[in-house]
Amino acid sequence: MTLKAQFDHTNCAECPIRHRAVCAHCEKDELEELESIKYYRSFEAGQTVIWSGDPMNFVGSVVSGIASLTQTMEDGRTQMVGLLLPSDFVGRPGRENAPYDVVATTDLVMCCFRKKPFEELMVTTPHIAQRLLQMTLDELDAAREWMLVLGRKTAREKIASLLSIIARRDASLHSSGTVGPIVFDLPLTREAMADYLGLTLETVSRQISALKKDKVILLESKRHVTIPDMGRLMEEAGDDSDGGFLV
Amino acid sequence: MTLKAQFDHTNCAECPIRHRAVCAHCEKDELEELESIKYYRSFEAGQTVIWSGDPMNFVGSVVSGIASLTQTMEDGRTQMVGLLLPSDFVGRPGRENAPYDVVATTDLVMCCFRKKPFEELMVTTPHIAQRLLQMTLDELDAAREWMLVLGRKTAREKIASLLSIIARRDASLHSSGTVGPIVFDLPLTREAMADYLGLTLETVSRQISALKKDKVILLESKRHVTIPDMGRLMEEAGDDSDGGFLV
DNA sequence: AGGGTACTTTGACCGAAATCAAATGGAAAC
DNA sequence: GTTTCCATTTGATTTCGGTCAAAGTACCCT
Repeated sequence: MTLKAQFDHTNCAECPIRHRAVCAHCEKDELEELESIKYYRSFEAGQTVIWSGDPMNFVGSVVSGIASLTQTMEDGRTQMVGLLLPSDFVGRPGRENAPYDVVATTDLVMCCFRKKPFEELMVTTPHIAQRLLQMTLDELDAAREWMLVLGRKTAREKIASLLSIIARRDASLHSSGTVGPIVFDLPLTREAMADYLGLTLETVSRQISALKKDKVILLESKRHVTIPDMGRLMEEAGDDSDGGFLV
Repeated sequence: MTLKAQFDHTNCAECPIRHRAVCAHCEKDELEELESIKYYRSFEAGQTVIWSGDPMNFVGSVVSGIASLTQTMEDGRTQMVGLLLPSDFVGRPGRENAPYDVVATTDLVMCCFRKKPFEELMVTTPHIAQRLLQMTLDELDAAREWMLVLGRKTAREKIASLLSIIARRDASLHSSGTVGPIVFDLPLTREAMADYLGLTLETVSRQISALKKDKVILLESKRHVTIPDMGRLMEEAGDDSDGGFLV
């Protein structure tokens, strides 16, 4: 696939940052500059992409798989603070060190750019910073939405919230309509869900069982979820029905 | 005070955005453009600056006082998702509507810029976007640090975390050294602290009493706090002693 | 000084989620 | 087939923080 072929506004799965952060307005030579500092990295499920505090010499985005941002306390308590799905951006232009662990939750492929030249490109190509600002504001909104979940929702509402987020992301990825039942595979273990929700894995399991008993969700297997009525799930999540979630 | 007089790298309390987002690199005519779209707004404690979902036709920053960003569920549960202290930025260039309530926690003065022209200025003045990106990344880090507090810390640790944040912000504002006891007035009611921490006001009160009994903090009055040993407080907060908190 | 109001503290009790513990299920390895 | 390993479920019990209720305190306003 040539550069030119990718340079349109259709979804560019191979290298989302080019599409999302650059394509919309950029010129060909910028694309080539990006191309020259780009490389791919693959990780197996469970591998750590980078440890909190370590120097981080790249920025990039998720091509396939799921990565999580995790904070850990000395005594081992952990809180997931971000869930990175395909096309999500990772990295802090202008920062030396990673502020939290980045862990591959599933097998993972990332598209990376060396940080120094990327930062230089940001200076000469203003709309990259503008696009990154928009993406960061989206992440900030998602983080703050999550603060409400963590601080004020019950265990049942937390589970419903997480399921509705994953369902919505999944549905938008497959560009299926918003009507009818939604079916997807949970990409997270019960423990990972607990880490995201500030719960224990036992509580996660219990609440999933409860939602299943109440027919809010259907489980073919432990990971395969069907949501017969998205509105019902969002009621359970305590969201108003329009729901502006982003992750 | 003339424009020129403000155009240096000393702290510019009157209009922090100019200093923080623009001053470092900008040219005089940009300052004048900013000046022409700038206005001030004052609020009394308790007033709402803007409601979630309402169109927001300005961006700006806090000049004096404290504002809070608050999410509310239909049944009245509320979670504070951000605490805006002097020099903090408010607003989302490129967004139409406010994503959450902004409330004046104390009497508040804001320095605002009309959004449309500010956005236009962002296009012609690239370093504004770059500076805003840095500020937004800081906010994102703070939000994620807060997610750990909300999700995994005990009530006592939550209180200690909040006190250490406020203490640190206060100390840096007064540019006092990092040694010796820290003294400050709590700018928040017990209820506001509870909203920030995902607790009830009774629990906040109890934990403050407990920290006082254990001599982690001293209270001259209900709002006047002395922290004899910052390291001790941060231990109570469950942070490692170096502590990279930002709010 | 008195009285009102808003903020804060304290107490008694309860319940949701954590903890501790054991059993079940399912897939890969032998 | 069966053994092993891991993820998950389920059960029993404990505990932390919430809820409900009542005082206590400080400040403002005539």
